[in-house]
Amino acid sequence: MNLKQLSHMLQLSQTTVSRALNGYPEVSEETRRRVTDAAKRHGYRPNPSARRLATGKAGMIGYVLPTGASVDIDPHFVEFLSGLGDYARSHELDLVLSPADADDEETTYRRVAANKQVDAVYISAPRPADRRISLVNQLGLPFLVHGRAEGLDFDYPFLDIDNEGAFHEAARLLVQLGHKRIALINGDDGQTFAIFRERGVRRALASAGLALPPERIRSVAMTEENGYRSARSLLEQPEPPTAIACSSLIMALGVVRAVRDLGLTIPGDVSLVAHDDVFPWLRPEHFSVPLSTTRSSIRAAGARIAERLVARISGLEEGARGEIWPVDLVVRGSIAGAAG
Amino acid sequence: MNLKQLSHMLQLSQTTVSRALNGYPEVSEETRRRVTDAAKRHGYRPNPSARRLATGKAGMIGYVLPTGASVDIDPHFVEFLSGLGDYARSHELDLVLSPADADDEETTYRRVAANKQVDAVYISAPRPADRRISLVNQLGLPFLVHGRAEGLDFDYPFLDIDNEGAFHEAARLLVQLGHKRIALINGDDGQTFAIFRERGVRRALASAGLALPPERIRSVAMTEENGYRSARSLLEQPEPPTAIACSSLIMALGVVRAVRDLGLTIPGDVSLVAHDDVFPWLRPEHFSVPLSTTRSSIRAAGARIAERLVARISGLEEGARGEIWPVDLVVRGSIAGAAG
DNA sequence: GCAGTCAGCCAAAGCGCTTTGGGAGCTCTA
DNA sequence: TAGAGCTCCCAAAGCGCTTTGGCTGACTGC
Repeated sequence: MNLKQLSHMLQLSQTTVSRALNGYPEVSEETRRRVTDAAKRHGYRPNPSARRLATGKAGMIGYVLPTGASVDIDPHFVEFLSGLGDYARSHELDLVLSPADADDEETTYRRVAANKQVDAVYISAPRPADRRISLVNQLGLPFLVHGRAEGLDFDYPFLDIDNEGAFHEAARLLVQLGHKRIALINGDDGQTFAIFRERGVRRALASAGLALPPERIRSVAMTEENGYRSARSLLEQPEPPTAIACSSLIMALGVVRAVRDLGLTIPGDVSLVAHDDVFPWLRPEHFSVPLSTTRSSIRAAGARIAERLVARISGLEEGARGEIWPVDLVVRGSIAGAAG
Repeated sequence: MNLKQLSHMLQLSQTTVSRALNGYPEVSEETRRRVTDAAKRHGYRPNPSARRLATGKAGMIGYVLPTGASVDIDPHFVEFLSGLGDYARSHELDLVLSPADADDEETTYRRVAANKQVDAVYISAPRPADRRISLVNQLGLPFLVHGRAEGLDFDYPFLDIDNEGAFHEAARLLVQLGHKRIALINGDDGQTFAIFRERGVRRALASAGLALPPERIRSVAMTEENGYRSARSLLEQPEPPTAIACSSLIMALGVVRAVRDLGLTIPGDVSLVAHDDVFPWLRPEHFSVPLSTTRSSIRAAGARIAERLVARISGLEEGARGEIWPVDLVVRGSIAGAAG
């Protein structure tokens, strides 16, 4: 059933039927009702390809997915996707993943924009002066950044969590508990989230006259093994930290293993706090010693991003609105006062 | 730059230019060269929306993503996606994720098919008589199943790993090591992979005159906590198992925690083997006791599925070819001979 | 030398929508 | 009663491709 058939059946022109269905005012209410009724009865659904060709609107949102033999997709992605999908579903909006060479995402962004494949894209895991943001901005492709860049000479819409605030709070608590040597096992410091987290810890320590020297910082890809190695190398120093802040639950698994391997205990010898993006399959409260966390649901972020993307597409949201979510600090058994 | 402009510039008809670009024979080689040169020089790229409307081909592959507030996406998905994306990229093929109500995927499949949004779909995590497979088959939408159904009255193309063989091998080894009471912590037994795994274990035990009674089987969603709970309840039985086969690395984390909590050791009191889909961020060799595994890269499966999907779309692959990959058994420190 | 073949090109008709630019019929004002 | 101003509707022109159905001119075979 296409528009031609439907309009013929209703003895109306395609114009009128189209307008009736799309809510234009120049059609009487009675006609509109007749049309919508018939459309529903016959299960008419406009052909998206045709509509897209005519309007240029795709009815899809996009994401450029960096791939490559040595590129790993962040496991947080599924949770983000759960949220995004859950919202998108209610709007019959599909998500297009465009795989890109991780070393040359630009080509893919250009293709996506030129083809008008999608109405908007979101960008995740931004770096300080992320070129993708400048690029999509310049291409005129509507977008939303999940996270923040830094030092860009224009404003842009984003959704981020308060990484600095979260780690500031966590570190401040550790300081209050008497810890003097606090270490940070961070994610890749090319990414802004890691920079903000370090800044948060540093600021908290500074307020207490404490330092965060390079030898107490690790900046690594967030795997269990890197958590282990980092913790081990930190704890085997002559003056080991008495507390560790860690950027992910997965790395925290490795930290716990390292602490145990060294014959130490949490929180007796080392206090541990980690950031939790909320995985359904790995919960901080179920660690052998329940883990204190800074918590923010990445799933909720996905849903919110979908919501804002929809708003931008339909013109309800404009401009460069930045949104920063506060982060909960959840204290559990893994932190205690510093010994001595 | 569109076809009209390009053909005008070349003093040729749109027909000829189109044919030249698409490799049709009724255009001279010299003309073809002129055309392709000019196209490249001016960066001409056919508008996919227009092409799609004209041909009905979308140039995309699809996946219906079940979503919902209480629905969790399998964390293996990102790895699968890495493989799929890596291959798809080389063919400039995009992936469309269509979020669906987890309780009613059918509507979404119908929409996807009716809209001709994608040229083919893949279906993952199939159940024995999975209705999605019958549905897409009947809708005439090209597809490929990752995994297998069972008891369907028609053949269909799929890619699966030899789950039964893998767990048969693993269990057989445990039996050979003298284990009499072997338990299985499985995934959701509504899914065929879990059924096959149970079958594999059962068959291995049966050959040795051993049984796999219901009280030594757990069938749960694959989270760390469920691994913990299952292991605990198994090991607290009057006659606890001396060996456990486990369907995922994430659950194995919980098993290890439970064993430790009970004051037991691996492999002294309990041997443990788990299935490893190969995550970059959690490796069995880095468990506190290196974990024996049945290993099969889900990433490789993703790449292969993309490859076959492409082949099916272009007509190179036809029929209901099933492909079953063998699984490696990797023995590490977590298994030992049964005590006594 | 003439019908038949074939390579190489083209005009035009789709694909199924949206949107522009009217145009008929009616009411209302002066 | 003429003209303006509505309200509703329509025909037709896109959107940018692919594909059908020729058409032309050169070449073959007898």
